Amino acid sequence: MRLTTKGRFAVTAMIDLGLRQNSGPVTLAAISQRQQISLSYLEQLFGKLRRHELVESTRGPGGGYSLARSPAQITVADIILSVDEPIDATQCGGKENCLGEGSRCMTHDLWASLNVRMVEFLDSVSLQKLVEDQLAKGLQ
Amino acid sequence: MRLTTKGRFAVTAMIDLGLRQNSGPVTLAAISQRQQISLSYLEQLFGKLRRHELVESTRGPGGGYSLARSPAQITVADIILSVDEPIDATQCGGKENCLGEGSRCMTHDLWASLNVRMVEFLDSVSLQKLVEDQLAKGLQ
DNA sequence: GGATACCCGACTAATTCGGTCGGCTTAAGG
DNA sequence: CCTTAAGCCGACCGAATTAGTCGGGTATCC
Repeated sequence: MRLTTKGRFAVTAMIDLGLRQNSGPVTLAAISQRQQISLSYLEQLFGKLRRHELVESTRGPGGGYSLARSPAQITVADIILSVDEPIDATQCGGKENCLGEGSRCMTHDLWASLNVRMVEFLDSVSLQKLVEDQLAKGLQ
Repeated sequence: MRLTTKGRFAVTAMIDLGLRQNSGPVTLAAISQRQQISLSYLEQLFGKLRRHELVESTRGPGGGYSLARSPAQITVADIILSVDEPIDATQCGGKENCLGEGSRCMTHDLWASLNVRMVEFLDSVSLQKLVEDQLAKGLQ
């Protein structure tokens, strides 16, 4: 799992969406203005989020995006995995037996297990919690 | 905190070092061969690790690198923070009151706290543990 | 003094990031 | 039906980062 600003922009936009989901679809233009993210970049990100079924789109006037499921069931890991490219830090490109004789290279299991723990952690933070935190601070 | 292959290469190299620390300094050339990381790239990474005082160098024949302290007192967070560039995902470049009126932009506190939790997690994994895991697997 | 190994800066190709642009398709509303 | 608001899509772009190369240093051992 890679961690860059790209995933963070996506999380920021999803929080913005979560804060306004009760009042119908939210346009990317509005998110763009509030969060200072370029509209075209948002389009790219939401294309991925939609294909990963985290959001749903409504076309035409009055349209926009809404969450595809309850914010309690969307996690930071879901969002980041949707938009960030995966990385491969093994020597071998993920092939088995990359060092021959039935054993895998050192980094193989190491990164697999670190990855699991990272995802577990980011999976423990729901969009709902982030939205509630923002509401508690009075920032929108 | 950014998470890319760069940090992973550094962790891999540090494990290699940890596995061999009892038999004197380890040369980058040896790590390069075993872990399939280019020598020049390792030099860059170890330059940073040395400046962050995670490793010590011995010049001349028979020289190489050794850990600057016990592997139990070196964490994955130490290593990654040494080599990876920091990222700033706020709208404002970290300035206070970026939205005026005494309040900070939405992403400010969000990423600060997520960062803290990420670092806490990576700080809970010591080099010693990773080295022991590798020894247990019989891979070196 | 030669060999070994760290040290350092400049340079480079490939990739990703963040964004622009132009054009399209869908759908609401007059 | 036509305009307009919105999502959709692909091509393209500059900047930054990654990963690596190269060419030289400098310290130290034998």
